[in-house]
Amino acid sequence: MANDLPASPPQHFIRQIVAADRAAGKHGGAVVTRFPPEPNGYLHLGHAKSICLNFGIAAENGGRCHLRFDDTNPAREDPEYVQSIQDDVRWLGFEWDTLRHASDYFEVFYLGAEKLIRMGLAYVDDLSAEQVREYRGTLTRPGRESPFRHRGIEENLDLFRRMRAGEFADGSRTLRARIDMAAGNINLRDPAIYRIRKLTHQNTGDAWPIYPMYDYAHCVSDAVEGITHSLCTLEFEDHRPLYDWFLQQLDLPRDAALTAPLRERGLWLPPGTPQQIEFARGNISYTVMSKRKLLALVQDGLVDGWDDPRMPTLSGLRRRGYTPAAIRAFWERIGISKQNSVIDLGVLEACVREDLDASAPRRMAVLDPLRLVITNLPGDHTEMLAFANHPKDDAQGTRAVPFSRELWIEREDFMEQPVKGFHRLVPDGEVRLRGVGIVRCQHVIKDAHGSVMELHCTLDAETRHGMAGAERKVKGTLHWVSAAHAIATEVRLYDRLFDVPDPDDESDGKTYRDHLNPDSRRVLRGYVEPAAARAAPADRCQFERLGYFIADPRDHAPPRPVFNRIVTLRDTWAQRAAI
RNA sequence: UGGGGCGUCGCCAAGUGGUAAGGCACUGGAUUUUGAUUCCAGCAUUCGCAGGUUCGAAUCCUGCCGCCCCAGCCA
Repeated sequence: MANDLPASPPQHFIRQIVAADRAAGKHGGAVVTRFPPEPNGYLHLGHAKSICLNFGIAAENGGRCHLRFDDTNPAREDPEYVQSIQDDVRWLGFEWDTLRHASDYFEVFYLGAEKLIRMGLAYVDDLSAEQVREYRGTLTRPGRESPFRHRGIEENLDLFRRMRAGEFADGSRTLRARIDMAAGNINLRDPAIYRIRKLTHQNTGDAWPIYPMYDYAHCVSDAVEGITHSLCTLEFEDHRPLYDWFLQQLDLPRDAALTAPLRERGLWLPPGTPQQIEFARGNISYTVMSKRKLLALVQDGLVDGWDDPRMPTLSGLRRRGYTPAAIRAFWERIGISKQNSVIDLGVLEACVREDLDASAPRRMAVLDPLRLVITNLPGDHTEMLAFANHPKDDAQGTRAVPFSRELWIEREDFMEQPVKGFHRLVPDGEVRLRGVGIVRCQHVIKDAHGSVMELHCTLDAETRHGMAGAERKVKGTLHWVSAAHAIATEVRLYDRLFDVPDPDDESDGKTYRDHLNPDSRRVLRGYVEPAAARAAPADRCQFERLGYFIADPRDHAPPRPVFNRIVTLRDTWAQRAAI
């Protein structure tokens, strides 16, 4: 179980409620939460917020957290998602105490529905979907009662049993709660409890022709698992009266008959009286988070699948190289509130940089090579230099970096006509080569078109790394790779998928599709030092002065290296230049 | 003309009647063989607005204003 909380984590309102409940001895002091995804898509950063919250609250309070698949709509669910969700939750660093499916409780839901019918609180309605919509009224006008609202209990029971037996066509009838067609809260205008859908279910196969609705299934599932705090997002706020209504009518803790099916299957837990608490989702700038839009990006080939490194899905972030710890730290930093918000992507980036700065070994790579020849070195000069793997962590040891007369340096590290403030290599200027010494640019070699082809430099022997002269100050330090030893590499530079902070905003008549960033992925060929090429797939490192990278988990192989850029280094110089 | 929420620095977010935490971003400056990291300093006389209660209000009351969610047999 991941546990990397600050010494005194911020006391957001949910932590406060839980603390107060424990202090008051509510639920016997127990804390049980659940993460209840519907298996109809891949998990994304928004889910991660809920996962961190639910598993975190349980862990902090010595409680339990269940993983529950909310699989009540076979039309949209798929086992592929059931597997990916488990993988992603574990990757994020959490382990559930109990794994359940809402479909494990289908028998309980059914028994509960019959109970509601017997209590005169539910009825079978023959109205069509369209008629139901008409009868429901509008936001400002009350609804009308269905002509079937006052059927007798026996007739309702008979009809409902025949619904279950599969006697009726899809959509021909529903079971509805009898509450209040004039309620200001539309969720209380006789909401549907069951609908007929003759579909094969990913978990129960063809056992059921009827499936329960969310409002009914969710609260009952929570109660049956002994959930104490049912955390969900803001849009469910006005469903809470319904959540409470069903549980009060069913009274699961005192009606053993309802949970009898679970005893038989060994799934029984002491039923409880859960409390629903709502918090705001967390949106992030320059991305979209709705399942619908993510699915569209995948299906329409706008990205390379759910795990495309530009996707905000957990599988995408994993392939991009983000660490689970960074994602956990991110949500902890953001906190929990009831305010709709769009979080600056920079906060997430700061979290990975923080994690990777401390842990990632340093390597050198050149992405846009320019040849630099050290003319005062013999043509066959080759030596191995010892480089620390990490500037602040000696435990990471050292590596050997080959050095020779001809090197690759970054093309942008040389300017023939330097702009003010540029302190890298210029004609007749000096610069330090990382771990080598100070070189002076003596000649700039150009081709017929005037393009710079290579630089001829001299190395000041007194300034070699380790010598007293190395103390000398020069304005810049460049990274490099020995041309003779460089390993050609594919490098994928990723950037934000959208070029506007809020792609969901359609007030200008454009949609998220109009704002895809054409430069969200740039693939180029570069060179890395031998130690970098030896990385195992999914190994992360920092390419000095460039950013943090990960050897692509799928495509990288030492003979044919492939690196993904996770995030750039903070770059105050580039920022200034951009202004 | 319905119901439910939310408004504290550019972005998040503490604060729960005693005189505005923190993070990201930003701006200075120190250290630095990564223009990175680290370090130090600065960054809301003011809490959507207007009244009121109080010795004292971001916190309590009243009235406005703004934003979000709800009319699936989706979750």
